[in-house]
Amino acid sequence: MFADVIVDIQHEKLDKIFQYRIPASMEDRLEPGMEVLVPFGKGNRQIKGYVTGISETCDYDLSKVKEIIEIPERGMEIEAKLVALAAWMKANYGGTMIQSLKTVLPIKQKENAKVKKRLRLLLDEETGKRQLHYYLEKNQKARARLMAALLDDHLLEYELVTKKLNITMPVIRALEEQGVLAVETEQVFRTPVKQTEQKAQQITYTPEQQNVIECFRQDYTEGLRKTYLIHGVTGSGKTEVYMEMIRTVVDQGKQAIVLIPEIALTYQTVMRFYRRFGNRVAIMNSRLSAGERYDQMMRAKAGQVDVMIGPRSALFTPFPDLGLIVIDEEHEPTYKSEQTPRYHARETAIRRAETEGASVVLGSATPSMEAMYRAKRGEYVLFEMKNRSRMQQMAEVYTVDMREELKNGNRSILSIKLKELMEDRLEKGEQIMLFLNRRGYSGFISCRECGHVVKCPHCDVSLSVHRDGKMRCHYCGYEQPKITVCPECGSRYIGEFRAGTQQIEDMVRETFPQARVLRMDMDTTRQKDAHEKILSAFANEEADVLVGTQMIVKGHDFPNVTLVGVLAADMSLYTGDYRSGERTFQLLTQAAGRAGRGERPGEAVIQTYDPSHYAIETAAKQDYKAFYEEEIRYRELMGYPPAEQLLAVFVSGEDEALLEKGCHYLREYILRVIRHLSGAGSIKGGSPDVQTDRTGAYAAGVIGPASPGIDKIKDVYRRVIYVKAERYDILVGIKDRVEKYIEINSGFDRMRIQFDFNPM
DNA sequence: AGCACGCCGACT
DNA sequence: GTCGGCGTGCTC
Repeated sequence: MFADVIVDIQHEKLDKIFQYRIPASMEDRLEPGMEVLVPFGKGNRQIKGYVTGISETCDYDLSKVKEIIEIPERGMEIEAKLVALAAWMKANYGGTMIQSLKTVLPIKQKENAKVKKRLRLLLDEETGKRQLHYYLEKNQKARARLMAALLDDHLLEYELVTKKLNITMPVIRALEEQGVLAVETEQVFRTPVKQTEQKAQQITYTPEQQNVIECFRQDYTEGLRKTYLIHGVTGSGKTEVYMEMIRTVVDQGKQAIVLIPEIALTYQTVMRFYRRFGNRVAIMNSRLSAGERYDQMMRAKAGQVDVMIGPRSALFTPFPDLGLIVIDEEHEPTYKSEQTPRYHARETAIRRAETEGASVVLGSATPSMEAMYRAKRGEYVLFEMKNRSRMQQMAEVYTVDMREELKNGNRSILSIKLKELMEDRLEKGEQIMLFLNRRGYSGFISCRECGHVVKCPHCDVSLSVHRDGKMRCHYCGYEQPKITVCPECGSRYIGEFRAGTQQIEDMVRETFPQARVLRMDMDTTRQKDAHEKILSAFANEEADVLVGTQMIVKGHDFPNVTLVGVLAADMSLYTGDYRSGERTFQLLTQAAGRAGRGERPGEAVIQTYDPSHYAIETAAKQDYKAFYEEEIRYRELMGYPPAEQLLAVFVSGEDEALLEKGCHYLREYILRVIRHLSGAGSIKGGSPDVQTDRTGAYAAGVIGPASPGIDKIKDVYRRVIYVKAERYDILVGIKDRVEKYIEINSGFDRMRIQFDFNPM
């Protein structure tokens, strides 16, 4: 028997699997995920490794295969669990075991090593120069090079020395032995946690909150571990409920992980947790360096903290005795990883909780279709919180049909109704948020004569016009000066589609000269902390109007905001993917929820060209149930998730013709696999792409190859093939086969193939 | 990352 | 010829 082992070193060249012979004495004990001690390299030095698989055969030169030394007894508990989770992720989401392990294990990053390792000169200037001459005399070039650099600067970064000066390890070691320099490894164990007083505060809960807390507590103390879904309207006090649940778990000596979308991980939220749990809380965010993140993980492992708060990646905190995973704003697409393995934090959290005996709590004002579907089928326990905790009323929502506005001669971006209400608020000194349901684009340029649209030469997207007179590509950063003549037909009639946040800002300033306007979008938040600065300026009432894209509707409470305007509600409806209705509903509901969080009641205006679309209609009524019923019917009818399962196979490569050919072969192969899975391969019904089994039950279908929306990014062409099936495991089976197929056929070497289950 | 191997100039 | 520095390539 042989074991596949990944060696515990963080180096590119070792990023592969090594096979070892399993001694007979270990055969019945060894399992994937276990940590092992193995001999490695010429000197057979002993190093740590993780078993990723066990097989009967060995595809490496048998005479070179070594034996596993031993299975270390202690200190592997948590890592073993995480490695097992990685194995599950690899199996369910595709990619390599190494990619999965990297996302799961807290590995010291290169960045970390860079900060840590330094070279210090131990000699004084005089002897240093003598030493340099000595090296030059003896023609020891590398040593002289290093010596000269050290004389220049007595303290050098290790990375700089090896990369720029081209000095290798043996040279450094030789000088170290000669007493010329010292290698310093700096141990920085920083905790970016500010000490705060833990206050025992009396909180009175609403009956709804009380009910959820009690049900959870009862289950938990009885030893029941479940997945709960809290559907609570904005302002219903979900965070207090989470904290009470965490308390229950922590009081039993267990730990909790709280996942929050990065964008909602604001100072306000974090402080609430600190006030409640003091310095037993650790925070992860993208602003921490790799080293700091690693330290946070180590603190968690060492038992110094009970609660870890952070984005998706915090899910892999190595807590020794995990009791609870909370996923706030469960519907957010950031919970789906963009890199392989393209795991979903919700599914992965549930898997981790299952194996470690923990509970999972999902919370959202607009639960994802997936979560609600499962809850309705009894897989999750569903809680509803319909009232705002401080008895504020829900905002009043008006829908404005922009076609009517146009008919009545109003050609402005702002409707009459919105203008009136804005005027009123500005008079009263209350705040307004204007939300453009469209990503950071500021209009593209097209020719009025021939319709030519100026596109990026490297990507299949139109260039956007910016105020500085340049045209920029949002995908690769390419820029060129604004054109005045159509490059196709030479016409001077060049039109600019103005519908960006910038234009709205200008427009508001024009209409209401007295108003102080702030804008928040991709352009204004490019710098670090710009995001926080704009929001806190608005919170301090330094502005009357905040104009922005999706990012303004998340997180932050602004008590003085009593009016929210959604300017192009249907923009996100026609993006062509099956989730567009869901996304639109979520955005509109969240936007409306921003109004009236303080004492005064709020109002919201939704401007749309399609007021009768169910996503807009139900959002205006703030009726989640109605939306869900309508949407699930559509998904069932079309066979989209969550009713059925979908696998996207992304294929990309620089050679378009080769890509086309590769896609064709892949499609044919997938169809063959499905035919095989379906049994004899009887094709019934109209479409030859849909395979049925002997009983006539439908197994799986193939769509494509199709365009993934953008056909080219940075000169790399892209295609996508969709596979639909009733059951998830069928798709996993197909993925496994395709992975093998592309590995065997070298024709796919020049293409990149990625799997994405139930893509977002 | 660490280790050995082999190339190449320097020196007995 | 041999010695030692230094880059390169491999590690199951």
